[in-house]
Amino acid sequence: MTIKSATIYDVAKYAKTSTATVSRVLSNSGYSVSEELKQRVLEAAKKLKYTPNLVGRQLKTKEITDIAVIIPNISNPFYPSIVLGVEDVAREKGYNVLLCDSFRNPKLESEYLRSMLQKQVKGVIISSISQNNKTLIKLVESGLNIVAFDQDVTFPCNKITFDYKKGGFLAVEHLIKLGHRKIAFVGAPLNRPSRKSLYAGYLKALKKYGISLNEEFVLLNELEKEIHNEIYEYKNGIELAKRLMQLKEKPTAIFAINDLTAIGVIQGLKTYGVKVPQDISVVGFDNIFISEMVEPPLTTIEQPKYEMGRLAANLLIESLSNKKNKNLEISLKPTLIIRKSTHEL
Amino acid sequence: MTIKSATIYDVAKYAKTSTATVSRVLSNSGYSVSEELKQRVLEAAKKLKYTPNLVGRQLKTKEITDIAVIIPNISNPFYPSIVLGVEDVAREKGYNVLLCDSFRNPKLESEYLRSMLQKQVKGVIISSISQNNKTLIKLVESGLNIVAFDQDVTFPCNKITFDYKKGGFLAVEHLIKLGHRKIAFVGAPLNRPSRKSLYAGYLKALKKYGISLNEEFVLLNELEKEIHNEIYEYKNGIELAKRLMQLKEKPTAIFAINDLTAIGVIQGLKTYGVKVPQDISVVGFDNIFISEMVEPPLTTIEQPKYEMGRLAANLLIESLSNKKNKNLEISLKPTLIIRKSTHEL
DNA sequence: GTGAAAGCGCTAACAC
DNA sequence: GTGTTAGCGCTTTCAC
Repeated sequence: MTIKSATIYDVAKYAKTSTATVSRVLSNSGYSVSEELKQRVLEAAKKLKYTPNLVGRQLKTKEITDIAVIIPNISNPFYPSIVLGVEDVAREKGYNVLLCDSFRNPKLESEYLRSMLQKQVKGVIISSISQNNKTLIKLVESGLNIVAFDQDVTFPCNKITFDYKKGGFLAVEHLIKLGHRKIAFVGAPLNRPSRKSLYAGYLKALKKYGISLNEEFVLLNELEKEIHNEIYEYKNGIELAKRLMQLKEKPTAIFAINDLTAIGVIQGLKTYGVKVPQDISVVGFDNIFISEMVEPPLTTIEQPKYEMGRLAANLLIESLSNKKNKNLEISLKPTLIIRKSTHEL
Repeated sequence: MTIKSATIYDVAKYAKTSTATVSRVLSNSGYSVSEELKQRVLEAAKKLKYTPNLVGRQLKTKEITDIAVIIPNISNPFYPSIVLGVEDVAREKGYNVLLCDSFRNPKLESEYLRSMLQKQVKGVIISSISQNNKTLIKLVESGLNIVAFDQDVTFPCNKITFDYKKGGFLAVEHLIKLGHRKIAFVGAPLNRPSRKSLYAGYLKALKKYGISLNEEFVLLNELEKEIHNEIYEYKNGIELAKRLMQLKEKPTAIFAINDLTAIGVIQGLKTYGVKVPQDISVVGFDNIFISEMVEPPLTTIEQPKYEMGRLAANLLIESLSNKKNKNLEISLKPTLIIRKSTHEL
């Protein structure tokens, strides 16, 4: 690195042979080289501390085995679970993954996208928080292979979708069946597809059970953008609990947009001496591992995160070689996990 | 990607000019090109959906702005905090970071190391879980720039170290001052420098306060390797609690090697009806954000994670241009965070 | 201000 | 079995 490193040419000179031969043995191409020469080359390479330069190789062969995954926030344990799945599959199939954290910043997301393309990655797996998908659309049009997950996207492509609406419905229905009718929906601005669907599910459940919407019970903090903080969702939840407590008429149950928010809400509620689930029931969303660690353990909606990661990676990698499976959509279903944060009214 | 994309050569042809000119305008080199030609080139590039090929560029210029960070387990929130710091600095200074998760597998770590080197990264920030640092030493010898953090390393290089021993001491001293004398040390095999130091701190505190070591109170699960699981440390903690409860003589306090383990221990204890901190006090290590979410909130030792990430990135980037600051070691100090999981005996 | 051409490190025809 | 050489996409002298 510092000292300019030996090239294949140096090795060839040292071993008194040609670069072709060196390349043949060093890239173990299976090409037949006499044992003696082979040894000489190997020795020379060792002697000169030769390290192959992938850049040269890639320029020549176009054999790039990188894929990128772009996520909005690695600090929410939801995403590491996804990444785990992606990496496992990638490794099995001989791909490397470049992980990009967009920090919920559409501009950064676009930059990453472009930069990955320039790096010649074979494809990208993305949870896009861009509202219009402009960059994404442009890049896909010019041939970029992608699979969208987590956040749905406004154009046809490979997708791993999750039935957020049903998830929201399940969560709220669970509360309703417990006897609750004053149910708050709590989270962040509905500026992502997943959140909109969650809200739609909330509405649907209300409607089905003949409960009219109380707008006061829909609390969406605007803070989001201001916080460059790993646990902003948690902080947001605490804040939201505060606002809930200021309502004249208080809900008896709360559906939070994700687990981290739900945990924050519970924490915030504690400050006011409100007990969960005795006084108020809370259900979260995602089933991150933390949700079973907190007190009370969180009732929530499971997303098969690791599996989603695996599916996404498989879908992407398959679509690379197999042009016909284009614009596939794989949809996953939510399950309700009942723990201790919800209670009969 | 799919359709072979336009090269600078195509653009030149389309704009009826030379590749040199195209390069000049497209890489905004500041090189003077007539306005008219410039426009033609820009148009051609747009028309042909030209995307620069970084591989070609890099091969020529050697201007690579990638750095790698290698960590053992992205699912432990400790590491995302570090990565956050690294990425912030990297972005400020125009570097990209390639994140590698070694999954606590020395072999994978070596592979990543080699692969990053071949990718020509400018340097790597690493928490190495290799016992002998063999690969690392070899690569550093042949010129790789690194900064080691989290886990100390057996040879001189840039380091961000943390005073684990003092951290362990502080944790145990806190327990002793609360009146505890039967204090367990609980975690995973002492096969990493950080853990050894933690244990040394435990021993030191015991000694200072005239408490003799009870070997039965040192519980190190061997499970680690078997589990390819995001929350293995938590599971490990639960398991460890079980083993503790089987002891004839039980400790009154527990020092766990990290927060996730501590949280697992508390969880495991609950199963036996043991209350923390009334029956047993527990202190963790790291101060990950989860530790304030659990019940009881965890008493723990703070590591300035985000700052460590920033420092590591700064140290690395500086050492790239400034050859004289070689083998710098920056040491950070622990602080005790007292919450609710510890209690007077 | 513009273009021809060399060359970064590597691989793969192609010749011998 | 081995070597020569062209060329991947790009930048950058060096002429003009």
